[in-house]
Amino acid sequence: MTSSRHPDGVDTRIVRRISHCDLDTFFVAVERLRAPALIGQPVLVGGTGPRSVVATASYEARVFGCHSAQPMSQALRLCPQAIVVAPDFGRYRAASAQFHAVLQDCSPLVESAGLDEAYVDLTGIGEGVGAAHRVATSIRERVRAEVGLAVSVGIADGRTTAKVASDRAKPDGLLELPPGGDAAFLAPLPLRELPMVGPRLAEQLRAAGVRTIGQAAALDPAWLNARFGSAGLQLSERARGIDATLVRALPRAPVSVSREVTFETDVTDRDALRRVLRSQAEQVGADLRRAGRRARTVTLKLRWSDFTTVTRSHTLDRPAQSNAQLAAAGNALLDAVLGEAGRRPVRLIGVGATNLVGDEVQLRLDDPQMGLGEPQPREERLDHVVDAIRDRFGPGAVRRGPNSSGRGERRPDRG
DNA sequence: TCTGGGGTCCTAGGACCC
DNA sequence: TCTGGGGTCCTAGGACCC
Repeated sequence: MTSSRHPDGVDTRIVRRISHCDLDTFFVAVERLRAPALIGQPVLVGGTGPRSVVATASYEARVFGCHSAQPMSQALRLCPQAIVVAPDFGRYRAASAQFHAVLQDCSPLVESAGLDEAYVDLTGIGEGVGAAHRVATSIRERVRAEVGLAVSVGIADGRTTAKVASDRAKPDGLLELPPGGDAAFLAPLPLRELPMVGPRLAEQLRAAGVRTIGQAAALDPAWLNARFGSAGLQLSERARGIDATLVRALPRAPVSVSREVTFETDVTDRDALRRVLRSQAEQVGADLRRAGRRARTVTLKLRWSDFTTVTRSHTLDRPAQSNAQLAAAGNALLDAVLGEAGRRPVRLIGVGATNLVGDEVQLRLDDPQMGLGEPQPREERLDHVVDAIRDRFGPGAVRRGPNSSGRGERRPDRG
């Protein structure tokens, strides 16, 4: 152990024990709680439409080559006897909340990394050697008993290695590396197992003869930097088991909010695209208002039938939050793109809000909508009223009237 | 029956300002 | 008149993750 001080004030003489807790085949496991007949069967959770993909494949299905992000059609060719289950995100969110509650009961330093995984800093927890291992075992037992799910846990000096270790511990396992043992553990593993090494980076490094994490660790950091920029430097450190990233318990404000949909068949009708975009803008707006954020930039995303994707963004004079402003910005971008592209078939349309800022009221004396005694423009107050009604009575409780630009359509993107 | 949806982060070029 | 930095903002695209 060195005795240096971390820039954030962490005393590195203390042995860091970072755990990564990862629920096994999460969506499938939740479906099996609902329907025990699925236990032992090849199960594919995912959509059933012609363009849907596999969200989670059970181990029984993985034997046949099925995996996440695979087109469902392909998965079913590989494993025709698989049982396909449509995802139920309400159920997954509920199970995820229970899972996170158990973790938070075991340690104050929990950082969620998605519905089904989290980092828990076990540094200094309990007394003596083996304390981290005991807490992790307790987490696994409690998640099993109270949520009914198997969670695999990796424990290491740093987050990256802990995550690789939890992967290696699957299914339903616990793997703790010895302090100082991260680099030696990683060295023989395929490069692709290191988080941050995706298909592109793996291919480029493979072309340079690099196949294992250890081989990447042996490369000259200056060469990696010259070749891949900051990603190269980060790769160099992580491959050598160096990762001082802290586990942060406080959730961060969202950086962006978006909605997108892939059509079952490509769409050329401009009005149909507008209606979908309007609905998406309303959902993005509702998310922003719920999060107390405003968007400075609105982005339109289109994917053509040949799968090429374009984005167009516009930064507003003032941060926006209302359905009407978001939809207007999105529509203007759509008109501009379709003006160039004509009737090119559209496979996907989406709208995003980025460049988010807090939604504290910004007084502008030259704003005609911002008179005294009316801190919010009328359209924004209406949005909030509709949000509140939908929160209480469900998304179908309010429909846009015939005078609004929504023209009475409700959820037109659901097909 | 090719290729989902929601994110984060990074890069690179051009505009614009000093 | 020509030449040349740096810094920031905006935009478009892409890699990667769950």
